[in-house]
Amino acid sequence: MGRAPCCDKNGLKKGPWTPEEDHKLISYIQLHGPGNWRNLPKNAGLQRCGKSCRLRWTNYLRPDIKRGRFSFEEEETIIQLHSILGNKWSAIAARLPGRTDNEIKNYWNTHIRKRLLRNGIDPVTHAPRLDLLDLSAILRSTLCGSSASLLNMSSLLGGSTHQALLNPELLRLASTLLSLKQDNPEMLLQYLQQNQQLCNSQMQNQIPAMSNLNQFHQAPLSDQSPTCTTSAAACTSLPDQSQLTQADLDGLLSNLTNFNSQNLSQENLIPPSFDENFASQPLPNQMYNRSSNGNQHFRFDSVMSSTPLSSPTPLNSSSTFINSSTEDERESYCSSLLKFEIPESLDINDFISEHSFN
DNA sequence: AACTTTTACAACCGCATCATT
DNA sequence: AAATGATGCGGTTGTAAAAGT
Repeated sequence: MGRAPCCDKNGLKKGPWTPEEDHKLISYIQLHGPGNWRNLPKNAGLQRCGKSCRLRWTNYLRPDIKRGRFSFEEEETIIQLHSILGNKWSAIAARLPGRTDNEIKNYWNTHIRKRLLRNGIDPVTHAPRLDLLDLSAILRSTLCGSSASLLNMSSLLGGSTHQALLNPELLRLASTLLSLKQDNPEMLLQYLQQNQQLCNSQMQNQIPAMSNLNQFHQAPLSDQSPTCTTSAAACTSLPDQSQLTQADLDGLLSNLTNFNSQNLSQENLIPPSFDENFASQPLPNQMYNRSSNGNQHFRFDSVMSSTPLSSPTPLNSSSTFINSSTEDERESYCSSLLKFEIPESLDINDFISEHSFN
């Protein structure tokens, strides 16, 4: 199909719009409405390409555009939708009232994408990418604590480091440990106090407690955590490992397991037909949370559970929002969005027995 | 204070798709 | 059915502001 250039570019202005140009465009559209972009510049007295006018209007001047920083809820929605839709920015924008595809795309590239990379998450696949991380430093700081060394990670990874790093199951375990490090430690403390009555006795034997890690399938993205949206416990450095008993730790890990062990991986949940066609359909009201500011927010779990999927299991999601917006908090949150899949076949006992710990 | 580098985001470009003739 | 026009979309670039040296 042939295609003529959208406009004669000779003599047309490019670059940033001036307030005068904006005013002309707004005034014209207020009178005549948007559309007919080819003729609009001439009729509005603008030395601009119609395409440029349309972009300026849709991305900046439109009255229903929400300016300012993305909220925590919006960021969650973007990440979750991107994990399904990929770079379908317009489809994602359709779920974020007042946000343009261009704005979302920019925010993704300048904020979210970088943060995911820092946290070892491939921003394309949303899968853990341990090769993006300084593994040894992460694991050391995660497990060894400030004083007593719980695990000798150089032993864990050393000797067979290369082999270990090539083991995808170990990579996932390491990802889990990374996320343990990232989140807010106070949240775990609170969680422990509320659920396990932990932190009251000396840890007798630290290592066997890890045996329950083989039940630790995924970072819990459910609403079951009473204090944290996602994997607060799983994403937190142990507050004081020396005070944990094995039973306590077993209980904790068992609880963590119950978070989401029944969930399937996201890939398995999404049928091939689940694409932007879905996203372009209007969502029923119950699929939104209404936040304190009155905005509606997309509830991914609702969508998943109400969408005919090949799997009967809904994808649980973190929809209990933390009303925080600092960069660090968001970073913690992003890392918690990881979905970990440590299969049953990964027996930590076997793993441990093959490596020496101090 | 001056210069350089990085970051954030508006805007552009080319292609795809849909509608109209 | 083919040509053409209009609009939408996603990748990329340009540039001002902020941060770093």
